[in-house]
Amino acid sequence: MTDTYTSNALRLLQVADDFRAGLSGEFSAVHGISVNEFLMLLHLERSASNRLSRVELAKRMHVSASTITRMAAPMEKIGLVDRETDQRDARLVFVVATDAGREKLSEALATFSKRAGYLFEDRLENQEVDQFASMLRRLIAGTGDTLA
Amino acid sequence: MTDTYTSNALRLLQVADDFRAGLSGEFSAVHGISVNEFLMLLHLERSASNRLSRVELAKRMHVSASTITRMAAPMEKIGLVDRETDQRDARLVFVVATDAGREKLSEALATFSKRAGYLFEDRLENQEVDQFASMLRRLIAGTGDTLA
DNA sequence: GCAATACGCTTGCATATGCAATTATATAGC
DNA sequence: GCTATATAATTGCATATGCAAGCGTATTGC
Repeated sequence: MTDTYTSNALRLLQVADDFRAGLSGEFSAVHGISVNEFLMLLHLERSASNRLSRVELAKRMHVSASTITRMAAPMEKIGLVDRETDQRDARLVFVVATDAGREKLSEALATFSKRAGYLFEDRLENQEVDQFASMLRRLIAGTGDTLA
Repeated sequence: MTDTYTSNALRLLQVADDFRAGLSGEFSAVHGISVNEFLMLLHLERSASNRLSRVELAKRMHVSASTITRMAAPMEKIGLVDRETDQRDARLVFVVATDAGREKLSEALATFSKRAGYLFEDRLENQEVDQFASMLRRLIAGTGDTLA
């Protein structure tokens, strides 16, 4: 009934949901941002020119463009991101992280790494951690994402 | 800056988000249910007595109890689940899958498995699939979940 | 037994998000 | 150059979800 592929996909969702749920609580309490706001800042930092258009962010984050518009508004208000326009294409409105945004990302990333440690250490051998990384890279390949 | 634990956690979230996003579209279009409704039906089927209280479902699905109450209402209306009360504890309201609910789960599970195949085949060697399963099992251990 | 506390569920309110329509701008075909 | 089409962003509306309060039921301490 449930082959290994299916079991793996179910477990993948479970592990990810569990990790995200724990992260969500600590992010909200300690850093005052949501997991998605953290991921937006991370996508910005990992992008070539430190800025991304709304549709590009939407694609990378698996959310709609309207969600990006609505996420960016309060983040602009508290100074985590700013908006820039394109010289050539007046339709584009880039989201760009401010210094405060990068600082916030840095703090949140420390929390993220701490929890990543809780997740993996004592559960996987050192060698397995690298194998796991190799496999995840291949599972991501082709989706266009390049966060990690 | 980003150690292997951190990279792995980021990739884990990305792969899971990507898989869930694709699944969401096909579930909605083909089966008329959401991924969370699918997972609720799956939790029910995998439970010992084919039924679970709202708080127990909430814990296993990483959502609030109120979400379970609000998810169950329309599912009762379309006949996928039913409600049962406990003889000893009048506070408990169990969610139990109907025949139609189990049938819907079976159909959706076929779609899920198909997509799980797309995700893993041609990306991992057969031996790696089993290693991946072993590692995911250990990452889940302790969270109380037992879906896969 | 009774009062205090804990637990399960539901509901009001606030927030988050997707889809479709709208507007503004670019690009393609001619 | 002009028109038709495509793309980016925003906004209205509907749905989904969490938190805290409220209500009913169990359990605990005495």
